[in-house]
Amino acid sequence: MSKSKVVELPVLDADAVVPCCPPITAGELSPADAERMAAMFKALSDPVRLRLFSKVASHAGGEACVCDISDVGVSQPTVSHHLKKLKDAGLLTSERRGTWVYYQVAPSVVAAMSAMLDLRS
Amino acid sequence: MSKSKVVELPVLDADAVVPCCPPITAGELSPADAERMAAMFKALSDPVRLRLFSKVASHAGGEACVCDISDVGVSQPTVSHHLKKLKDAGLLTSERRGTWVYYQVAPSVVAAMSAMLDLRS
DNA sequence: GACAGGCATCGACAGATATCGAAACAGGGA
DNA sequence: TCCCTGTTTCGATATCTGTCGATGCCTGTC
Repeated sequence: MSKSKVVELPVLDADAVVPCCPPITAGELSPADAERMAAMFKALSDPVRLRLFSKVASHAGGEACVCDISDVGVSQPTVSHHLKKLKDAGLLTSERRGTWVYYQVAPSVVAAMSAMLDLRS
Repeated sequence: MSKSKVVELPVLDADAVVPCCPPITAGELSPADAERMAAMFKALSDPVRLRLFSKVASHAGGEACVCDISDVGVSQPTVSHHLKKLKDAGLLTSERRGTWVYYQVAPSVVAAMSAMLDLRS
């Protein structure tokens, strides 16, 4: 949004880990940093995604099989679509083990978002 | 999105302060909580809004006049539009003082978002 | 090698969103 | 009171997003 630069989700490739962004009180964000952080927040800006994310995060071991979390009231393709978005944003990683695909949270990325919103300064 | 309940931004009226949401690792979010939190994240999911927010947050005293922060590359009505969204989401509050309107961050709401993403548990 | 189950991708559609210019509104000063 | 400046609201439009059914791909099993 905003500029409609066609960047899809320019965030993090796989797990290039977050050089990103001091607490938001520390100074104004550069446009580039804002773009990256906004993409992460956008990933969590949908109720369905937030529930999927919380299901993974709260699951034993910090990871969950798609089959364990896909009961959120939307169709299977939609679940897959949302998981992909979370993955593209760098918030989740995935791994296939035999028949099933497991998603796990990317702790460093989530921690970066949390730290950015930390108003202590 | 997702359910298209026409709720605009059902978040927080003025400053009814966040009864919301334990760390995301603590268990899966209820649909209602997910809806509320998603609305807050959505407010920060736009680069322009994120920059406006960071400008306010990093400004001396945690507040800033619209005239001080409106240089983000979009038209002035658009700035106003985005500030309104941040305000509706409960992340900012505003106050008119004579000619100018000052926006300030709502610390408790931001802290709640940060806490929710805190993976320590 | 054929089949079944789990998951991802594709194509299409309805509803939501960002953005802008123009116009309305509010305060302050002459 | 009138005008000027700063800010918000309104109406129109192009774009994006969430959702679904159908389909394709990969794995394990028979």
